[in-house]
Amino acid sequence: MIDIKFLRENPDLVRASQKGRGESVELVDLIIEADERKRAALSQFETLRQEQNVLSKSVGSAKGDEKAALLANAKELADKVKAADAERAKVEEETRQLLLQLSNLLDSDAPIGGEADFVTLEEIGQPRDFGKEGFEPRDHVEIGKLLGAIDTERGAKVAGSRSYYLTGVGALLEFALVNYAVQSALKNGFSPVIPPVLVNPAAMEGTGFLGQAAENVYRIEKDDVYLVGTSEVPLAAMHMDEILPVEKLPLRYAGYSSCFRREAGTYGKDTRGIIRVHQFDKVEMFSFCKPEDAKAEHKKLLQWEKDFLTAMEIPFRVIDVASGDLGSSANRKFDIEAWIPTQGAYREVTSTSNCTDFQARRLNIRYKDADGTKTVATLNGTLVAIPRMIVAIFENHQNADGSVNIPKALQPFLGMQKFEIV
RNA sequence: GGAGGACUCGCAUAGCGGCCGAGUGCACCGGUCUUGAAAACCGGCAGGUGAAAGCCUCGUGGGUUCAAAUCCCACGUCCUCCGCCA
Repeated sequence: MIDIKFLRENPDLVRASQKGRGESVELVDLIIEADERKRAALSQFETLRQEQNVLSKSVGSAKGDEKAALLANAKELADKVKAADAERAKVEEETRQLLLQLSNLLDSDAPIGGEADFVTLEEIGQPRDFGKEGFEPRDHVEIGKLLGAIDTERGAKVAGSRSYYLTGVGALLEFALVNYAVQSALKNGFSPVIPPVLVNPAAMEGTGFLGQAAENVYRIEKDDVYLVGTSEVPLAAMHMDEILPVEKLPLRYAGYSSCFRREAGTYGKDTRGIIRVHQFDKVEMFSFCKPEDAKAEHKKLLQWEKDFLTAMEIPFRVIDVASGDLGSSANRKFDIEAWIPTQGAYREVTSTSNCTDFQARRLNIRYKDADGTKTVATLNGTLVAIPRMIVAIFENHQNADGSVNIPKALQPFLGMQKFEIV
């Protein structure tokens, strides 16, 4: 949620941001107009309420005829107050609903444009030349089968499309990735968290996932709860309605959880293998910090993501995601895309977003320092999303016979150097 | 799933329908005293909004009333007991 005061004072900045995202510019004017009505209704109500409070107090001490007269008066006033209050509530809700539709203000450095207009910030590592090595690389589905690591057929049989089993070394690899990720997160000042994945509507709405992203969220209607698509949701909502002590900032959590995504509207996209699935596990970094530190924190999250990819010995590039492709809470987003040999392309494996104070304002998370109480900034970043990392490791580290070399960083967690064919 | 009980300013508690946005203790912050600390004493101490007056918030939402922390209803959360179960 954008600060309404900021919007009142800088409507042009907000309009420009909406335009950059390809979202409604006139929403800004609707909000300004609603806000004016809201303030008028509020002041009307407050004036009447004050009158009523004064009158009510005088009733208590009055006697006899005088009291009867006051009561008659007060009764009439009470009706007016009730009407004014109803009007206030109505207009306030209208304003809030409009304000919730508004996306976060873009970072002025974010590239403007659609999905294709990203800017590549850097490319790290050299993709292997399989032609020179004299063999055709297998894709992760084939390798997964050879190693007994991934079973998509039985996944489909039991749970439908975009489902899979991780078996044998596939399951072991998940544990190794998680352990390595958590170990590095601890080094970087994160405290480990296993959050709930079933959350209430307030948590979902507060983190901004009930807006345009709603169609990708699983909802359990009977109990009015949602399955989270990322542990960003429970991690952000963890401190909902709290005031954090300034000396605790930055507050960093590394959440490990399953993530659930409906993948609505992606029919035919990445249907093979485990690149796009309904359920996967992920270690997510989440930071609460002072707004003035958010940009620097964002860089740190990105660095830790890069460190992870480097440790996995996988070639990757970093892109600065364009305005039209940002989530509504993000003011800037960097994606890391790993090289996938069989696709001859870089594919997203991690992503980090700076949500500034947008998400925290919805969730009412503040901090207190010497000059008062202010809204914190929140940031999130993927440390490792298991299936996509498995894809990248299998495809990039495969040998001609279908076996896969294990990156050095993971070897201590697996007790082997190589995944062999079964 | 069934039966009871509770929810007040960080914690613990007080609170008669108007004198309660709310007392007390502990914790915390500032000060006096002290070589320093403790103790003692003095002062401060929920949040939001507003330029201010004020307005709003006693789990949440509704209702009764001129007036609700206080009465009524619904929901939520927690606790105890019974049943079921990892």
